[in-house]
Amino acid sequence: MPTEPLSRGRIVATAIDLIEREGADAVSMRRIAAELGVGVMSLYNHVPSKDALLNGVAEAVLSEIEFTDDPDAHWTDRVRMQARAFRQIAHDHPRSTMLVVSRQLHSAAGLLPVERALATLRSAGFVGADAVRMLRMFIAYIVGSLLREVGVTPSFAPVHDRTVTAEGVDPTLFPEVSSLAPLLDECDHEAEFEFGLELLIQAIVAHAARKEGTR
Amino acid sequence: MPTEPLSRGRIVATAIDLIEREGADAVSMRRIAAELGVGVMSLYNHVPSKDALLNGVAEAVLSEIEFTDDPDAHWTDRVRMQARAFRQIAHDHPRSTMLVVSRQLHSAAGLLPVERALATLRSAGFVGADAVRMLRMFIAYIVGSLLREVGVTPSFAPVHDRTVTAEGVDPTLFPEVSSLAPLLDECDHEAEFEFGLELLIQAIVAHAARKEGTR
DNA sequence: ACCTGAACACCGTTCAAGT
DNA sequence: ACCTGAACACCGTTCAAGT
Repeated sequence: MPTEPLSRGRIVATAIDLIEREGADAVSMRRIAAELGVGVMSLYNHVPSKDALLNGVAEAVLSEIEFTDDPDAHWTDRVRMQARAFRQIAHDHPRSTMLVVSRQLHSAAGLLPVERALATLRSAGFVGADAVRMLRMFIAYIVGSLLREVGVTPSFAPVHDRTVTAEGVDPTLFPEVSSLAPLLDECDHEAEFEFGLELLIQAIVAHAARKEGTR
Repeated sequence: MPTEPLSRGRIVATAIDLIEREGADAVSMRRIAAELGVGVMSLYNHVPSKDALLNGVAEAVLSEIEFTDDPDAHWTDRVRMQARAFRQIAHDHPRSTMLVVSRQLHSAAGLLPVERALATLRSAGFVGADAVRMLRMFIAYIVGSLLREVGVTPSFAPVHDRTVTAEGVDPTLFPEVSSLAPLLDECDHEAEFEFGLELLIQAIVAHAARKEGTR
């Protein structure tokens, strides 16, 4: 069977596959080329550099988000849906998530979620600097949540170390951490995400009401 | 003059210096050794691997945080102070920040901020799973904020691209992003951080009051 | 105990040569 | 236009040899 022609898309897809299978550290131009059965240098006919390839990976993952926006729904529901759609990345591409949130994207793939969020915030009455502030707060929370979910941000599970022994954390040095160890150890990512999301939305509703009151 | 003896501390300090001067990509065992005027392999007498060295960097940066906690202050003020102390990392070690938030630390350096935060939350009446939830929400927001501040998370500044031209974003494709471009372009990191922090604290106060009311 | 150079198995990318 | 191997300047780490 004749192999499909090499293309940027095939290269990016192979990279994503490799990252999800073996982690971001496993990605190398040589490795991807081997995976595709071509010489390393063939890749450079379709991608200018490894850096550009990784941007392509981030864009591809971002493009896969399914934003099913209902313009008739209440704005709080639309925000909820968008936040959840974004969180889906951590589920669909856990080991690529870090790449997605850590790369500055200026293409359509990166701008579309922002465009949607700003439109939703406008429908809620937030315009200009207010809308941008709200957006940034949501992004910060979502990005931080995703990083915890994919395991790059501390979750404080006890491991074998000087301070963290097999029996757990030293209770005289860290009484709180020690007593809450079982709770810190486990994490229902969806529940935690939803909790913060609700709190944030409630806070924004209250904030808007406050401004309305002082007008 | 006789050179100081090589030590884990000196190696870590050199690594931090190098990261802040030239970025995380510039860090290599060979480069650090050269900086210290020793052979590469000498490093391995004090540090088991590059990975361990980077953990050392994260711990050292984290240890430099100045937590000036006042147990008599109102818990909201204590939370504010702790959040700001953490944000100080982005100011003191911008190019090491990613390393700090992306490494799972189980040593005293990583546990201390958690211990303090949990103690403060307890004084506010949050115990058990509630305290852990609050803590996680704050961490998510702070981590996300720091990543934006050090420039790894999208800030959506217009650059030259297919969708983002020199004149700005295509207004027909991205009307919101386009009209808010000047606001998206600039960011007062302190103001943005404080805004979200206040909103979060207000949300928690309201949340607690709501629970109190239904008791 | 600490240092070290040589060596091994890798990297990304340039270049000149092929078709 | 697309592919490629050789080459260059790098990596982290193992190992055996030194003091």
